[in-house]
Amino acid sequence: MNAPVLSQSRCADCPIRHRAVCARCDADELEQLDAIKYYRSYEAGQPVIWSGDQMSFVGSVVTGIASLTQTMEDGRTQMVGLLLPSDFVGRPGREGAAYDVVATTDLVMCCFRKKPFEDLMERTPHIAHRLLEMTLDELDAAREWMLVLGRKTAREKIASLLAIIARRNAALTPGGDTDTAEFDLPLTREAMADYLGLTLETVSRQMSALKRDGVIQLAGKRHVTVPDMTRLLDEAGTDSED
Amino acid sequence: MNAPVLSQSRCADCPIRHRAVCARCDADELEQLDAIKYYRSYEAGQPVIWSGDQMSFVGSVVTGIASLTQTMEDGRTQMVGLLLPSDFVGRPGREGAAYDVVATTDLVMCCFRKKPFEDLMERTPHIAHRLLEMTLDELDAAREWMLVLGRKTAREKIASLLAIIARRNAALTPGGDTDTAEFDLPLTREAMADYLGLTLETVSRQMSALKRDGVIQLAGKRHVTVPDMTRLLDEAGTDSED
DNA sequence: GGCCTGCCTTGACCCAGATCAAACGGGATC
DNA sequence: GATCCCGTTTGATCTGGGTCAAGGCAGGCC
Repeated sequence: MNAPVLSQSRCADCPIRHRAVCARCDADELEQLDAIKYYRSYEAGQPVIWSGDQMSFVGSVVTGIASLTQTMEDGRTQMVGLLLPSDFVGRPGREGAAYDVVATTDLVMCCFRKKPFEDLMERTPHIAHRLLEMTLDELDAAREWMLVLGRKTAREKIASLLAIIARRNAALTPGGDTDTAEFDLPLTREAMADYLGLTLETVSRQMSALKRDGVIQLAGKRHVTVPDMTRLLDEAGTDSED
Repeated sequence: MNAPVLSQSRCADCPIRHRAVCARCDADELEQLDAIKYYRSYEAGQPVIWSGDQMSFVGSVVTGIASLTQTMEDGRTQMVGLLLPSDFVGRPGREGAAYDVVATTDLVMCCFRKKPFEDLMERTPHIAHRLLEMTLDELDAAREWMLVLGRKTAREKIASLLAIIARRNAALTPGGDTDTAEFDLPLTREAMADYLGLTLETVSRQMSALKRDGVIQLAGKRHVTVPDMTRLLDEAGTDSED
């Protein structure tokens, strides 16, 4: 195992490097990634990719939030993934996109054109491995979410979502308190409903209920304080084994 | 791209080779895979792996059906995946299992001990790429299923499940009729319910309803005939784009 | 044969969450 | 300040699917 070197090359300066594709690359590989890297930005609400379209690039979220959405003919929609900063989008070796990607907030992405990226992946086992790892993580997350969608009550669903957002936020500020959490909800009630397989009215009602019961505090409609994370996780209904 | 050769080495005789890890390997690589390959069998109902356990192997289903299941403390369970012949299980580069794997019918698996497999993967880009592809496919399937769980009605859920099983069966007999289908359900009503996020009573009622409405015919409790696949897909409620 | 056991079906009733409808509130624009 | 707009809250009512309960049916065992 040749130790990976995270040098001060330009790619290493990429704000998303902490979890990114290049996490294990050496200076030379970073240089090559850097050569095909570019940034894109989107406004809140803009589509990034439509399901079925050719995807000409892969990339990671730098700032903002994107969502993966599936839609039925009659308009029913289900969000199937939430892309937070450092999350990867794209299917190297795959043709079309399998779902819509939409910018939920203003969004900046760090992209690689697909063909050169695939070529580079061909030559660089690190990257293929890192990608496999990330995809396995996403698969785990998707399957955990299937339990939420299939078996949890509305209240448990809301608590599960809040817990996930709180955890992701906590990961960004290492060393912070983990018994407590405070963050701005990046989603409208409708987006939360689409993620949870509920209606926006039910989301609103359950948010009110959690507030009334002291599980969360709300400042305005979006700013959430969790006085006791254990309590929240309890409300979310845990898996039998972790 | 050096053309892969599928030789008559022993690994090539593995009954699962058609979609397996080794699909693109050359004779030498097949030889190496063969050296670390072995078979395991399980009886219907037996656990293959418990969530959280160390997984000492990866492998593919040869015959039979296994299911991936997640369980909550209070016993609510959600099936998060169905493993049919040629499907791959395992998380190279990952420690514990993230969910229970249970043999739903009698089951034979073709396994590789994990460490040697990972070493081989390290040296063999084909395998890493193939694995990435398979994982991306599984991720797509999982996300499609999230739409089923989150937004479809009980009747649509049942139709979706029947459609999936019919499609997988059709794939095994190429050249067959695709307007019609006939197969044995490999799942009990309870297992179907766990997969669909329903109760077994609802599954039973909706099966009866689909039968009454002529969408399917039932011989015994398990043998299903679909006289018109288009009709079934219609009942399943299609995605807006495909 | 009779009995058990496991799986499935059907009926009666109930409730969580959907649906329909109205009103609130805060920011932007004039 | 008045108006509009959009996201949100809240209330009233409806309903799909859950829950509880009672058989039905087929295969295995005595």
